[in-house]
Amino acid sequence: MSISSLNEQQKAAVMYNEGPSLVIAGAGSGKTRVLTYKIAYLMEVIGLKPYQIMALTFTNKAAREMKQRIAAMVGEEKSRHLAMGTFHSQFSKILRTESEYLGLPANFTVYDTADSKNLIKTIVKEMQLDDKAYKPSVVLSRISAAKNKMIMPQDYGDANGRSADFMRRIPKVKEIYAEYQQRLRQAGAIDFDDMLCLTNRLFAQHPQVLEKYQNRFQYILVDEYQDTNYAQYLIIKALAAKHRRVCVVGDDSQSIYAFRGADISNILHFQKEYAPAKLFKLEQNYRSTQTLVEAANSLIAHNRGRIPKHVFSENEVGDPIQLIEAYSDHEEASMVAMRINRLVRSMGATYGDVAVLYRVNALSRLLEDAMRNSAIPYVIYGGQSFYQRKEIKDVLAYLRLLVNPADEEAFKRCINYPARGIGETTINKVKEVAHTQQVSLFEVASNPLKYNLPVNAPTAKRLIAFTSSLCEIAADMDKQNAYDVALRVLDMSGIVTMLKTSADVAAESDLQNIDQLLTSIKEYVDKHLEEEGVELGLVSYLSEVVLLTDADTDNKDEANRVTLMTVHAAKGLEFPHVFVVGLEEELFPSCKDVESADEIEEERRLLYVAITRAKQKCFLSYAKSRFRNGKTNYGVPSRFIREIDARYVQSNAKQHNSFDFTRKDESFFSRPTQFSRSIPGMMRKTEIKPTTYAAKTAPVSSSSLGASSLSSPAASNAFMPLQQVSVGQKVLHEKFGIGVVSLVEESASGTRVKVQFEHSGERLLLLKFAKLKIIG
DNA sequence: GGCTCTAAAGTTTTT
DNA sequence: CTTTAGAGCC
Repeated sequence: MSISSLNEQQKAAVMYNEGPSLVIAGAGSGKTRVLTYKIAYLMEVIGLKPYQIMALTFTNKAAREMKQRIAAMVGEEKSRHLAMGTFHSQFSKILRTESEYLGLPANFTVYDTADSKNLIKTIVKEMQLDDKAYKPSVVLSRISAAKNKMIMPQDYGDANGRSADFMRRIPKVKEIYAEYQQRLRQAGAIDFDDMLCLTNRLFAQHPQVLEKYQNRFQYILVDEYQDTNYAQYLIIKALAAKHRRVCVVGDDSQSIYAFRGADISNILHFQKEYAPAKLFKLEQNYRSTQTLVEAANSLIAHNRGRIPKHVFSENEVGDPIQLIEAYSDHEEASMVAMRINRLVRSMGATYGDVAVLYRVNALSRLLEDAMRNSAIPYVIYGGQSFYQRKEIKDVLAYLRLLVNPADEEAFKRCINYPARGIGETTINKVKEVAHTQQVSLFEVASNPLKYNLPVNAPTAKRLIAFTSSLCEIAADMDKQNAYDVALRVLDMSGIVTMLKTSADVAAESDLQNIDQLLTSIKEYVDKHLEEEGVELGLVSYLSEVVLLTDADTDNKDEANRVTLMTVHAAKGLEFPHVFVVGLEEELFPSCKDVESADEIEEERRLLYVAITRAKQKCFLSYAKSRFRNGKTNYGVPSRFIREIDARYVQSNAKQHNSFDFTRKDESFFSRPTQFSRSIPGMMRKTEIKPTTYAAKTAPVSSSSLGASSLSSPAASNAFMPLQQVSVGQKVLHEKFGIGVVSLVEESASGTRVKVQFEHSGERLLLLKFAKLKIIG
């Protein structure tokens, strides 16, 4: 490692190891460089072993990248043993090791947000509360907020948030919270927030365990410290209490996660908490042009209570921020597409150099359409994670149930799907018996007679059939790796058989996604076999998979595509050219409570983050009208636009009307608003909507959504819904190929046809969905 | 018990 | 507009 490539402040931050230190790192100031060099320095110069260093990040991606960079400096072998990862991944490992201290089973399940919401929904129903008022998402966020502040159900009182519940007319949150914890425990499960809460409880109640980890982790580094919540703050405090070798890195100006409990005062008060802590400020921005840095500074200057610093750049002066004003959201999207093409065609940029950032995922659709219309390759990050898709969760539920039969949410999901003649009535009976007898649903379902379950013989038989075949697989799953078990249980579940015979058009993509899941399990097993020579079982796999998000799915071919993502997702990344769209009041800033200075400040930081992603050019755009929630809204430009020093902004408003008509890099239809501009009232009618039905059913491979939509033949005219068919006709299906119609029948949902395909077997299809073409 | 249709509601942001 | 949740029907 060549420490000489660092600047003075960076070097000082790397080499200071006398005690606690705080590194305030402005945007683009080489924060990750300092962290990676510091970790390498601790190993190479100070002589710490890799496993003695704990380095915590917020995303798996950040951890992985940092690990790679360290590996490049000190070698793969050393970097592998670092305790590096997200808070959640690191502490869930510790919880698994120490589960007995907390009365948790070692194979505990982790409920994801959807499971938590389902459980809350069940509880609300059982308590006979108004489910209109007690919305699962609202209740969960209240509970989550409490947990982030380490408030247990019994402490959940007026002083810490309960009065807000009364105000919102949901006074029973405390009771729901208590029951929720109870039920998690019964199911042998914990939720995301528990990973941090329980770690704290573990350390607080078992000093000898805490001491073990204090001794193990001789140095603790925390990235993005401005985004830590109280629970995380406490964990660090406990672990570092003994040796106080702790280094936190962050930027108060980039704190954008207050909504999920991040407490900016953690970083603001660090020096006081860990006095005497050494402060390092990284103020030189190596990423962006001077103009962009100054523009961002002028914006963030409107926030109060910041840690004083002056971020500067010695890069070229660069171009001003370009402000793009659009008449409508459609026009905004096509203008962005046009600008991207201009950058690529005449400014020497590549598509991969460009990112389009937005405040909410909902804005991605129009942009996606615009990219497609202009033949711009793109990748979308975010939205629904692969692991949250229904078909994936269904399969994972079977795996979870194998590992932990007490898992109630998994049980309910599995027994319901695929349909096996066990419905709500039966499940309710099972539930009731299980709760009065204090045993798991699975236990009751496996022994309906023993528990006097009031069901008829066929139902009891079905219950036993289901549970016993799972038990069979469970019996020897310890001898098998995760992939082999997954194959067996998938076969047993009947999911694949069901999907293969399904008439639903979505079935095909479900199958492909399940296939992709299996591949990823196999890759996971193989990777560990290669690195550690161990065959990994289901327990390890499941404990990691809950923590994965879309951003963690490897992108093999991110080659030269425009990136579309939310500003939040863009944190930590950089691009030569950045577009930020939708800069309108109520969208960006988007807070419901525009009076709240704190919320506005967070939004302002968010835009600060967005602008500082750009290295060379930054574009801000807004639309005067936007179609949202089924109707057109007329918005006002974001206040943030005015807050940026006008010296650094250039507006397009003038050139807009005068020329641009002759531009050749644009098709007629991709800028319909050019016409509506002169006839505003006609706008909606003159718009030509692109055909978009291909994207919906395409299998999700997060890396190639755009490509699969592009290459799909669905958009061509070859497969239009047929009006009528008759038995014996030869037809062509876009996916299944050639086949012969063997049956035509009318059903409630339309005409249904059975087709014997040459290669895909017999299929039942709905005429209005299957894009069949008669060929003989 | 399972499927289909109709009605209402929804948009921050993520581990 | 889109998606999801509940109610009725088979």
